[in-house]
Amino acid sequence: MNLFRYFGNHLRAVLEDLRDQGVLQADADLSRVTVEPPRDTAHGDIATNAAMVLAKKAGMKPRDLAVTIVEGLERLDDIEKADIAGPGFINMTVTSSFWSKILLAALDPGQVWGRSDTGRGEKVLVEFVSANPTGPMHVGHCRGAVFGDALARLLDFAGYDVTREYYINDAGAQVDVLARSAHLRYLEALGEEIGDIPEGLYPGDYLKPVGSAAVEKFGDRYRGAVESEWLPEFRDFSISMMMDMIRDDLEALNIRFDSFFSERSLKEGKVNSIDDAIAEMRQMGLIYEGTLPPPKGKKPDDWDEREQTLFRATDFGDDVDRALAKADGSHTYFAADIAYHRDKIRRGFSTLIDVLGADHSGYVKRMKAAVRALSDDTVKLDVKICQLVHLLRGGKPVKMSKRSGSFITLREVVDEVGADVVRFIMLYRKNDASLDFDFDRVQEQSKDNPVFYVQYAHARIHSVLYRRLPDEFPGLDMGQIDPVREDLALLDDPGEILLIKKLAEYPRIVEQAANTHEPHRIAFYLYELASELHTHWNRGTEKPELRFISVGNRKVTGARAVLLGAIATTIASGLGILGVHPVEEM
RNA sequence: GGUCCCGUAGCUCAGUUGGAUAGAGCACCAGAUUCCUAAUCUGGGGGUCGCAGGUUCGAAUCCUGCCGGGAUCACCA
Repeated sequence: MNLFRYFGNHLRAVLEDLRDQGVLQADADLSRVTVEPPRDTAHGDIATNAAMVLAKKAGMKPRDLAVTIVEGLERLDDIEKADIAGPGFINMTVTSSFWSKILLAALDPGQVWGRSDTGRGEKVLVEFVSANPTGPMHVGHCRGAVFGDALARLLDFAGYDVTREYYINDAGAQVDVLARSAHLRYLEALGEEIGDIPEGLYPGDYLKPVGSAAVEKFGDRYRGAVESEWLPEFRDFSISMMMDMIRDDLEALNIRFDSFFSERSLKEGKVNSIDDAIAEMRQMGLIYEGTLPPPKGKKPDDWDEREQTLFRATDFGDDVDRALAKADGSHTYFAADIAYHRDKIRRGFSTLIDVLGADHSGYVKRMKAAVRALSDDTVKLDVKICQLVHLLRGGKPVKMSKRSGSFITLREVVDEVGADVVRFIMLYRKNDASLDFDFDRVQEQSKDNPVFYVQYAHARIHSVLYRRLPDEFPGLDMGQIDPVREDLALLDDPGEILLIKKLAEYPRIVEQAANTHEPHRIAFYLYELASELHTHWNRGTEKPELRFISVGNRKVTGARAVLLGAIATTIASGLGILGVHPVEEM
């Protein structure tokens, strides 16, 4: 149950009544009316701006209109009172009995708490990671991987039909380099002395197993053979091994894909989809032959002005038109990506999400332009750029040099701190802000560390719910309490009410996070919820009567167990969206 | 030089798609443990929301122009 939607519907009914009575204009715009928690909880439980938004058109002062709306609202059973404040806000206070409904909803076995149908089954494709299949995942891929996966989980939870896809860049020159590097390792595995890895090939040791595997597969058939004979075989073979390795790395982070889409498949089908896409766009008048101006202010030394095949990206919001063919006539990466996105559109997705690294920020406009052009603006493309992660150890930057091959792999990070920590920290920040990841800090067991803090709240609840008290309450299993049989009206302490109110926000947070494609909102909410729990927990230090286990009072203890159960359910649910495991013991 | 992102407390960051007196954590200061986990909690000080205009009942939030930081800039992927 979404509290704000619930009362939003109430409010809407009241406003429609007023419209029928002629108080509001027949065409009054109700879409700007919001129903949300007031900033200051002292104002009440729910606030609406309805009177302020609608007053002008109704020819009334906001406060006068508010009086009329309040009359309607106060007729509702769940509303204790409605006040008018400031320029015309209406603050509603919910009856205390209403809060019990929240707890019952949270623990209702017939529905999933927090799940939303806001997505209405709409098909969404989340493309993320898409790292080149030329080596293991390194730490730079980590954030996008976690972000994309959490976003997919979030959208799924919010009622979208989500597909997670990995685009394999297996068609460019880099996979030929991979094949040559693997071939060299193959010769090495055959016992040849290969010396230093030549400039331009991948030096990493991770290719040694590929070399050995190639010996098993091919024998010495390709020793001394000309490159044109072995290159295609070695390319396919090593890409496949690299993808296996990448899948393993992702698995370690608790990430799985629904689909892997090969760039090469665009060219190798019955029809070449890249040519086909270009032909289609040409027919639509989206393509011309022309020359581009050099970049303003910074003319590259080797600027070669020539005629190119160009997409009219500027007609769709881009800054310049974009080249589809290289000097040698082959397709640009962008051309392939256009064909790929056309394929996504044709598969019937109504929303596309691309999760990219910061180095692709310059790519956003052209891709949006392409999707607009190809879908006649019917398909939305949202590009989420994940900014850089700065690795630190004890506050000092961790040095990395990709050139020497000594970069830090994703697997090393996961092995050191654990997938749950990596995931939570990466999600405890907006995707478009850069992030510091300090190996020491993220493993601290203190409130300094948000992962720990939230996990600890869950473990604390677990310690109560699974406590056996044979002397106090023989036969009572707090983890098995049936909420509908408890007297929830006993939860009347202000601290308890605050906790329930915090719980009540959860469904709304889920919807907001899903609508904005911002999973970090879930992480921050969980931190706040954990904080409220710890606060209330410690009230029991000075006031023993507030402890969750109320000695000698089975009814109060039962009601509080329901509250704890609802909080634990919410924490576990939110962590589930983030792909983090709730722990029961620390 | 163009484009995109960022700029909020000493530091790291939230900020409910335009709402009321702008919030957390860290750090600093002062406190709480016969008690369900003190791995926690309570209180305190700390702000020109980068700057200047504009839009309106109302702006940290939207628009324009500046300033500062980062990423990126035909033909690589």
